Order: sequence, then C-alpha cells, then structure tokens
Amino acid sequence: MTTKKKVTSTGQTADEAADQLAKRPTRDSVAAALDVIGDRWIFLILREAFFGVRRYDDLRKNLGASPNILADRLRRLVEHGILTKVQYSDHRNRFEYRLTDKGLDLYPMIVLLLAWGDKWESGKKGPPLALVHTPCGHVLSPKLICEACGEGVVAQDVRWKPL
Amino acid sequence: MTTKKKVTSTGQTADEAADQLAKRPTRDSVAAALDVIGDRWIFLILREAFFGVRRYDDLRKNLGASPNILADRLRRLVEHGILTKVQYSDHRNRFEYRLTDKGLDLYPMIVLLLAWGDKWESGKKGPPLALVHTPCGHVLSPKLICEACGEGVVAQDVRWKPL
DNA sequence: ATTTTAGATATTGATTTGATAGTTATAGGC
DNA sequence: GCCTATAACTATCAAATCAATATCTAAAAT
Repeated sequence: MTTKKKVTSTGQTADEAADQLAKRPTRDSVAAALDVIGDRWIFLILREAFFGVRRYDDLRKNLGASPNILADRLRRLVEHGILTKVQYSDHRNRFEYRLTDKGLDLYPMIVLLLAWGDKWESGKKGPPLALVHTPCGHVLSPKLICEACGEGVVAQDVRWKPL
Repeated sequence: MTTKKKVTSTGQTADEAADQLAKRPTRDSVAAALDVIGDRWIFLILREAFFGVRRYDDLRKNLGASPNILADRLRRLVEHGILTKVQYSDHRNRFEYRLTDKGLDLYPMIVLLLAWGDKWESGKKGPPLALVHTPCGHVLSPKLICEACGEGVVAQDVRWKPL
C-alpha cells in the first residue's frame, strides 16, 4: 500500500513541485516566441499565409485589418524572418509575402489553434471548415506526440530540467 | 511525361488554389480561438499554469505583470472556462486558479511555442530549460501527427473543405 | 493593537490601436 | 497623351488599452 500524497497537474508531489518551481528560469523560449508572434494579427496573418494568401491587398480584405496595422505586422514578420517580401510582376512594386522555413515551422501551431477552436469555441453550428490530410485522405485530427516514444503528450507527463 | 504546373505551398496548382481561396470562410476556428487566447499575457499565464503556478501573487511576481492587467486576464480566462477560481485556506479569500479540461487542452500549444522558440529564438546560448517526457524519460521533442495515419503534419500536405 | 499577506481595485499618464484619408507608382484603356 | 484603376502603402488623430503606482480589504500572525 502506497502513501497517498497530494499531486499537482504535472504529477509530482506538492513539495517536489514547489522546490522545482522556485528555481525555474522566468524567461524561457515561450516568452521569446511570444515576443515575435504574441499578437492576434500576427496569428491571423500566418493563418492566411498557410491558406495561400500572399498579397497585401488580399490580406487586408480577408482580415479587415487597417492598412497601417497590416503594414506594421508584415514588417515585423519580415524583420523576424518569418515572411520574405518577394517582387512578382517585374517592373512594378507588387510584392508577395512568402513563408520562410522558420514561418512554415509555425504551421503546427495554427493547426492546433484551429483544432482547439473547433472543439471548444465553434458553438452548436460547428466549425465552418475542416482540414484534410491529403497523404491519407482523412479529415485531419492533429495530435502532439513525443518523438522519442511516439506517445501522446499531456501536461501530467511532462517535467522540466534546467540547461 | 507529366505537364509541369506551378504549385503553391499547399501543393495544388495555382488555379485550384485560387478557386478554393475565393470560397473560404473568412471567420474560422482560428479566429474564434484567438478571441479567447490571442493575447501575450494569456499565453504567459497559461505557461505559468502548466508549470504549476496557481496563485495571483506568484503569477504577478513571475510575470512582472501589473495587478490590473493580471486581474483582467485571469477574469477573462475564468469567464471562458479555461481556469477555475478555487478557494484554498477556508474562511479567507485566498484563491487558486486551476486549469480546466478546456485549459489543459491548450498544453500542446504551449509545448509547440516553447519548441519553436527553442529552435528559432533562443540565440547562441540556447534555451534555459528543457521539457522531459516522464513516461519514456527522454527530452521532449514534440511532433504533430495526423491521428488517422500517424504521419507528421506539414503545411504542404493539408487542404481544407467547407462544412 | 499592529503588522503582514494575498488578492485585488482606482487613478492617471504613456503607448498602441484602428478608421479614414491621402500618397506613390505603374499598367492598361480610350 | 491622358484618365482611371490597382497595389501597396504612409499620415493623422481620436479612442482604447496598457502599465506603474497608490490604495483598499479582510484575515492571520506577532
């Protein structure tokens, strides 16, 4: 018979958790990532980018964003290497904003945002669209796994360690 | 010999993509999700919650957030059912903010944010901490897969359809 | 009785936002 | 050659939001 102890959401005892918490770096990669993409418009622009929308005017129309706001966010995304500004139509200043590898790497985040919104915020009407995973043909049901063991990741199963 | 066509980032021909884009709902679950969690402070509070930080004062200290801002965000998170305000220490107005199932469901997003920040924004010093997947004991390398086929999800392999 | 702690609210100046209007530069039609 | 349309912005300014500081409340500890 094991002794019953209070456990936290991460599956540790309260004392273990408190001890670890005190030493945790307050500035981590979540904060670093949010400095770059921690803005509603940024996420919406990325969503558009993943749907294939690449031009300023299309973005403005789809998002209903003010031109100054959109220009500012696009500038920031280009500065941070998430989008690149590519001239299309030679001899005119017409540009496309294309996702870089760094930008494409954000796709799973957008997929999870969509999936979470579908599940918890789509109301009784349900979501207006579904994603389809073309290699297998099924509606995409995204799942985050640990690459080492292949199992799904839940908060209770994860600890942290300093580096 | 197949005819060469221009393909977009989603692997379709330009015409197919343009056709689909025109019909796309502009309001989707990404927008719905962002209405709730599309804020830098919200993400940071969630990060703290997943690290086991549950009290107002600890959040304030760890995040360096102004009390009015923190109170506002906590109120919003409770309103949207992501956190619940639970009284600890009977007879005093001392509260813990605990993640609901809806809130716990956001954990994969935080993990991906951290992983993306580690990869692209941690500089030459590298990230200050790593996550460990306790069931297998390895440092967590998160990967988003399609639950139907088990393969990794990349932008090029995903289309959408209306519902 | 006084101080401390936790969890806030109130006030106020600074910053950011976003709606609207205007600018630039080129292409194509008349 | 001139007019209009289109794409991609910039400028302005009122309104909303943010954040620093001070203050408040209620109970516990001293």
